[in-house]
Amino acid sequence: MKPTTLKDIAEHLDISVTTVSKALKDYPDVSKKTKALVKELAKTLNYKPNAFAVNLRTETSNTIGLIIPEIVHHFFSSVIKGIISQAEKKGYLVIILQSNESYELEKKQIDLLLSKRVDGILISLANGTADFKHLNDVIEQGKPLVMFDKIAKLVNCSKVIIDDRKAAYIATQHLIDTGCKRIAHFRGPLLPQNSIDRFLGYKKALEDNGMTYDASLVYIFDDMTFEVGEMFAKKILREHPDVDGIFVNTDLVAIGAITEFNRNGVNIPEDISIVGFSNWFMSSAITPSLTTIDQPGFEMGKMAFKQLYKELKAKKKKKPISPKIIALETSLVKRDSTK
Amino acid sequence: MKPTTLKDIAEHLDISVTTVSKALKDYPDVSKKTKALVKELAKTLNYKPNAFAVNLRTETSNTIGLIIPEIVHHFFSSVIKGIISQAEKKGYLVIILQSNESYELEKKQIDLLLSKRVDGILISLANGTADFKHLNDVIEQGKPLVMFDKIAKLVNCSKVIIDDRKAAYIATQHLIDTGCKRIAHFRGPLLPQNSIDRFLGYKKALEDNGMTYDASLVYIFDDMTFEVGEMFAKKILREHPDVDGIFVNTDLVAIGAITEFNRNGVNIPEDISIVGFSNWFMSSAITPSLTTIDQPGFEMGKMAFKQLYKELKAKKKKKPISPKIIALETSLVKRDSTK
DNA sequence: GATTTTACCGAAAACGTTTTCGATTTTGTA
DNA sequence: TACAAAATCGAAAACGTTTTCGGTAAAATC
Repeated sequence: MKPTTLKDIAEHLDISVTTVSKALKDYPDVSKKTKALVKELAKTLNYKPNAFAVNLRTETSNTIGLIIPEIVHHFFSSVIKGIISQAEKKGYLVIILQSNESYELEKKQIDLLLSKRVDGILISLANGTADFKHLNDVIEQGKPLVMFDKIAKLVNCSKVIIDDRKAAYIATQHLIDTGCKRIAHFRGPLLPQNSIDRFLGYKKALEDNGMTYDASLVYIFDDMTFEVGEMFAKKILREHPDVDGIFVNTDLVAIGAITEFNRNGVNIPEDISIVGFSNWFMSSAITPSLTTIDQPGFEMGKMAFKQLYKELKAKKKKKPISPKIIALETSLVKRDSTK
Repeated sequence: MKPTTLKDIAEHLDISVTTVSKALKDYPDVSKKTKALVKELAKTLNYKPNAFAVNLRTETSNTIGLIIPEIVHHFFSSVIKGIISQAEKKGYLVIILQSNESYELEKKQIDLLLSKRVDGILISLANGTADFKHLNDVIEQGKPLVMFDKIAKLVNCSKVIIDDRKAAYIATQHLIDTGCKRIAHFRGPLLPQNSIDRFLGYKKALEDNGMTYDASLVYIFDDMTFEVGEMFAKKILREHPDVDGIFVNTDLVAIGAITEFNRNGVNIPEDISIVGFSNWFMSSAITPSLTTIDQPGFEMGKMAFKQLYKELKAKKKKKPISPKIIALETSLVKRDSTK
């Protein structure tokens, strides 16, 4: 059976489509009696407005696009959850795409979302993204765009981030405060801003404490996997047996390293202290439990949507949008992997 | 600036909208010359069909809905990834909603997706879902519906599952084969089918091997968390010190239990052997590594979308849809938590 | 040169909604 | 009773696309 339309209701009540439409939307120029009649019939006929027609007429879909580098990832899936929870409250649906850390895919997906005419876009950049034309296109089209976590500083849009530099500084300072003299850093890929910032925070902490920065103590990895953590742990034992502290870019890698250190009889934190990043729940489960920086994924998702929502509303009212930078608080969670 | 429309192109070339539309879709009754002209201009004007108009006209949106109990979950996020990867290949977008294991929310979300007129729906049921009217509504509306993982046997639609019973049987049999004499089971909530099936597989394996089933050895939990695993581990040491094998419903809980056993100096697998379920990647990282059942999440997502896609195509051709049950293969991954 | 076939094009309707604006009726005021 | 004001309604256009169907011009056939 075909779904009920305004026309159906109109014919049943022998009034015009116009009046039905207005009655359902509580226009002031419809009498209470007809309003009641229309609403009742709409209910019994189970009327649902045809979203396609509404979209076409109003040029909005109450749908936003979300591009994320990787879905199977504790932090990102938390962000997704935060976004969806907020979006649902405001009556927005979320279309999720995964860029697989590929710039090319990211570009295509932005294009796809634009052609599908989503109302706005949330994005966390792929590691490889160094060119921002596709993002500026979105802005030029007047579509609200909010970036989170992995952002591009040069793009003029709202951003929800944590202060990676500060967090990394605090993490490193904690290692220094607990007596570490030679501190290594396992960092992520070269490009993404947060990987850079965490590195800079680490470096700054060393310098502020009069410790010399040694580039050979910085290990760079492209994939943030458990196995990379194991590998780097081995490597550091071989290449730098004097290292007594490590600040690791992300918990998963830190946990890989801990596992490998455990295998080799290295005592944590006595021989080597470790601080991770994310506060992934496994970091409290591993032995020894991992000292780490708490990175509020759910909260970040919430804030990102909230900001996008604000801009969506502003756009409706033809008000100008002024990009905002929202920095979320992080905290150091002290556990057993540091003294 | 307004986006380009067919009308714009038509006016530029001084031909009709009809011809432009047909040229772009390679209708045979348009000359090669005009086709070339239209296509070129479309490109330079960066023409993108207005999805809303197309949707309205064709009554399809190339968008499907996905309802999932929980996004922050390794297995489910893998499924999502599988679904999205396939959907993208076929030009479909995926709207994701999270039921939070709530039947009420699930009902509302089905309704929302229907009113948004998605082409089809993929769903993994909430634990609390015992009434299936909302699902049958979808089918009655003629919208393709495919259930995966957490299904309802009574609903007449396609389903993608694993043979939970068989997998549980194999897991339990493995414990028996490696010498366990008294085997406990940590199971999930009462309602969901897979929780039931895993329990039945466990029970059957015991009986087939002449071991008496003891209901007091079955621990039921509603939330599958790490902490529940720890708690049950404590409990079993207190209540049933003679237990020498445990089949756990899900890896996360098993890992919680292992952590607690480690703390208490219980030797795994010598004192107690453990088999989990899922093959979550942490199960190979924990010490001792966890023997478990490999549950192909990504594959399940892929198959679920593929089946939905088939039904979408069939519906377009007015062909009848005959529901299919697709059972995916699982395998026992032997690691160090069993002998 | 007349007729048929083929190639190419466009008018128009349709999808279901929203919104403007004018028309009609009812009510209130003098 | 006459007129103004308020209340109530509906016609019509618009959003941009797709598709049917008929029409004209060019090419092919006799």
